[in-house]
Amino acid sequence: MAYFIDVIVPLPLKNTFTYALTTEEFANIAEGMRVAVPFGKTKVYTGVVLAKHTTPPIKYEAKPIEEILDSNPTVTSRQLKFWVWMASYYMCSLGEVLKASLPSAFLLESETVVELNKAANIDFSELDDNEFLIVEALQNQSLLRIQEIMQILDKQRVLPILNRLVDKQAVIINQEIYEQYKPKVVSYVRLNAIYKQDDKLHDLLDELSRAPKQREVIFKLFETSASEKKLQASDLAKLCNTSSSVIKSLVDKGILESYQIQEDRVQFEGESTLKDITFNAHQLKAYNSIQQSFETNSVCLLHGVTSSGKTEIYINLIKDVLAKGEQVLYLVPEIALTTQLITRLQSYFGEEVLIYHSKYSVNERVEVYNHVKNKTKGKIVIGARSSIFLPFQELGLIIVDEEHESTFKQYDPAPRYNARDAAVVLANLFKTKVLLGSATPSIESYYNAKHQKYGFVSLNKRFGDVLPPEIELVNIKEKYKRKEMSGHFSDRLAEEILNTLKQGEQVILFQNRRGYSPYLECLTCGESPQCPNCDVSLTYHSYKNQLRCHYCGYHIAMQLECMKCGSADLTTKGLGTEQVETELKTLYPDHNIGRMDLDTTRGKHGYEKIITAFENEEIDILVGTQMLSKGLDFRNVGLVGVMNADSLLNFPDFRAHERSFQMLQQVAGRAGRTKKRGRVLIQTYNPFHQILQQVSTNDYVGMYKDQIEERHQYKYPPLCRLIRFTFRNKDFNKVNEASLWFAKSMANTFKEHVLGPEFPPVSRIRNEYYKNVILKIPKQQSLSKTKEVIDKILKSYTAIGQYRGVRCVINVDPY
DNA sequence: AGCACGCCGACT
DNA sequence: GTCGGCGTGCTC
Repeated sequence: MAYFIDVIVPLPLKNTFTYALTTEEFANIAEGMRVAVPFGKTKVYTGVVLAKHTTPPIKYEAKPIEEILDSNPTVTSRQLKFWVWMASYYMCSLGEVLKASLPSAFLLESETVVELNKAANIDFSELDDNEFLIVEALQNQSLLRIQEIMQILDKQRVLPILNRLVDKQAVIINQEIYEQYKPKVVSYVRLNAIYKQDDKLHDLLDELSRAPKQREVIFKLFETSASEKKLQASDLAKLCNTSSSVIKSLVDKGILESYQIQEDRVQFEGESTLKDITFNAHQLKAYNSIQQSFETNSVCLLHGVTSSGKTEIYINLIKDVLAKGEQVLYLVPEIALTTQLITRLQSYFGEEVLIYHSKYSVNERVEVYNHVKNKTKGKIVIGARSSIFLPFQELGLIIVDEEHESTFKQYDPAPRYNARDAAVVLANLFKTKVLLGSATPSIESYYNAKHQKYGFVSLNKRFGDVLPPEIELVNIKEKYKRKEMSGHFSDRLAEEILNTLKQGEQVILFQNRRGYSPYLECLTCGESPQCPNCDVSLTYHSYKNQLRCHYCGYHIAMQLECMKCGSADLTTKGLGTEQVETELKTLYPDHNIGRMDLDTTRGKHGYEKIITAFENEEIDILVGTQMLSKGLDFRNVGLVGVMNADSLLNFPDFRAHERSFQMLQQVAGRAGRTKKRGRVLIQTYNPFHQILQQVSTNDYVGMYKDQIEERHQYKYPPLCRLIRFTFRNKDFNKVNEASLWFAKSMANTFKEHVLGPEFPPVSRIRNEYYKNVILKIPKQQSLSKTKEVIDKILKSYTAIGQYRGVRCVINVDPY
């Protein structure tokens, strides 16, 4: 009998690959284990076993595997099922899902290393310059990696040269595979156990009478060891006010012994205070309704206005799940903005809280992954979208907080999944429940709730019965006409800011654009500087006096003359956060002004610094982009100002209105979160815009009704599904032809449900042209059959020689 | 994706 | 004549 396994390799390839196993290997292998497999002529990859069987492949002979890397599966069978679903639904390869799912430390790859062939005598006269350089380098350094050789030779193609050296028997090439995860081991010191007896200790102290420093250390240590604390050598030195050399000599004498402990890289140091939560009547009602809804629906949407106390409800639901010994997944849109939430959950659950996101180091991620798989520590995982890939054993609840956020959708690379939707599928695999929470639910989720697909619970009273903020629209068209603007501030806004500051409260100002001003314009010829690589205007950044492209990072010094006509009559147009900040400084010179956008939060703790400064009221007025709208809880904000609401509304996207509503409501929610009613001022050229009216009257339902009607009429989600195909190439004509061919082939089957090809709003990025084709799939149309047709068309597409090189990116449910 | 193989221009 | 450029096709 011959034995085989089907292996998922971490590459964007549709198929799995079949490898041969020995009888012994077959006995030891299981689905979900990692294997090292040879792939192609040189490479070794880490793959994951999808299936084991005894059916030999027909068209080729299976290669044997290199090695089994696990003694028990890294990937659970539920995860494998989940992967298969994801690859098929989002039309990507299993390899791409694999790569997104496992911490990269699990995916060791082979690396080619070059060594000198010690057995052979090298005839230097037979070597050319490049070959000589390599041999010379190897005499100083026994191992060279391909990367290093590329640097030494300053060349991209080094493999042919190496192959010649191998032929000449001068060097040997090996494939080195190495484990990337290294457990963190910490060294501690303690008193050698023999001195635990009193008489021995006395002897020791006598012995040390001529070494007072060392004696002191032993005294100190005795004091602290009573409390059973772990002490590192350096801590002990600090504790005794002495140098580490004193400690070292004690260790050398064997009086102290050092011992090692393997530790987690991320540890919670505080203590859980585990207070009981007291609900108000509304919260209690909502909590009960959620549980009731879970009896009939697997998903429940909680529509709770800002500061209505959703978190308390979550905490109690989590408690219930923990009591059953099950795990909880708490998904948040962006972990960096969630420090407040994490602190809060930790104060209830302490060590039970694990955190997982892509900014964790590979080692940190492996530790969380293993804890979740083995249930060794922490039953609650708070994480960004990638935490849906963790190896849960018994999942009791998934919470998706701020469910409407677009960051749950992965944009690039594949798999382009929406974590909120994937969470629903994941929950079904576990036969468990999902709670979606938001103050401004997505139209999709609200629709699902209205049509009884999801349960629905609403919580529309703010905690402590604080009234929702009072929202005022300021018509800046009028204000400009009447000369009641100073800079970009209307007299109303300026006045309210002053009032708020006088009362010792803080102000948040929202402008959804970073930089100083979006573009520069020549008053003589109307020209504005464009990015040479992308189809966008350059944005002026005053702090570096530069013009920058927000797509490719291209930047030039600020121009004093028009690049086209040479005129010095240049003006800046549009408004960015930087300029708001500058204007504020002149308007309110006695107050501290802070700015929060991509530029000021770049550093590792950028967010935290600004947030803490604002919390501690070191900043009076905070200017920022949409970052400000995300779940931050500031107690003392009396006023929120929106500098200009129009730029949001005018986005060319069917979701623009929904998004504007959500964003404005979320920003407004930052005002008056505790006792007093907050104020919100929205400046706009168009105060009669339906969406702004709905924002100002808190009319979510009205907004929903309008939007659903629009989407009915123009056939957009949630009334159908969308798949977007993006074609991309450096050659403008090729992109046009390829996308047109594709759209026509699609239209043969799908008729008027195919849109495009069309240029996206930014049609060229980094010198590549983009064009989109969109397919609308009506609800009643079979998804699997649709995808079959698409697959077929894509297959013939790739077979056309002239379109080769035009990449096609598939995005299911684009956002 | 990553790498080998294969076919053409610019150099010793 | 060769070296090295990129286009093409395959990977169990």
